[in-house]
Amino acid sequence: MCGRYTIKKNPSDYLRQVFPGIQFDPAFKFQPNENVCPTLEEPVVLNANGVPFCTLLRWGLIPSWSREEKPGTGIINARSETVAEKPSFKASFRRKRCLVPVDGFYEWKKTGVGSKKIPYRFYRKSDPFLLLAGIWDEWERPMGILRTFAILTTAANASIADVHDRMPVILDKKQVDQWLARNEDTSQLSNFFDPEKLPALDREELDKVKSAV
DNA sequence: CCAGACGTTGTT
DNA sequence: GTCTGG
DNA sequence: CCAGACGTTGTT
DNA sequence: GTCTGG
Repeated sequence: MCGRYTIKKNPSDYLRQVFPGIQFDPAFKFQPNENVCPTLEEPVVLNANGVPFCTLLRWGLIPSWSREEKPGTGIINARSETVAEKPSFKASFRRKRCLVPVDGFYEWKKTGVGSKKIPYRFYRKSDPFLLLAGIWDEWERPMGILRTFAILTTAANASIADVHDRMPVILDKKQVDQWLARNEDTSQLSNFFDPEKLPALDREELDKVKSAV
């Protein structure tokens, strides 16, 4: 799965290469973080009137129809296998897809010794960032609109399966335009979710994940 | 038809 | 063990 | 997702 | 909003 990640480097230049014409939210401020956790506001790229748009959204999806009170942390992951059908995700999957730039994500391997878990950081040496597939939504509060996102997951591929059985969906640069397209015909998108077509990842084993900034 | 739930993970 | 906050 | 807290009474 | 159970 994907419940923690890193964004140590500013993704702006990378995003400008991948998305010529990308616009940045004037409110966008990059905060490096080696331990991004749910509820933080983090950079995503979404489609704003046909233009790739980088802005900050809160991690933990709160669907637009959520009732008042206690949406809590929201939903941090959505299974790619069922995202097109689940009532909670269907509308966002059709109309509000996004990309989450990260430079690593964490998975914890259970050791069987007590409840000890060893953290691993996965990343790709050949590319400074990974672009994760996400969906977002907006929830109208009394005090303004809260925009949130969730990261899609799929089965682990061979490069991480010994650590954990799920991983985030990582999109190739050739796929990201189609992912962001304002196209409600999502029938082709499930081709992006095949774990064995996702990149092989490099890893580092850690003693501890540095606490959130 | 309306009312009520709507998720993932991991763990049991 | 289980919940909450980040 | 993990890390950290988790409670009451009475007395100072 | 949209699906499921009754």
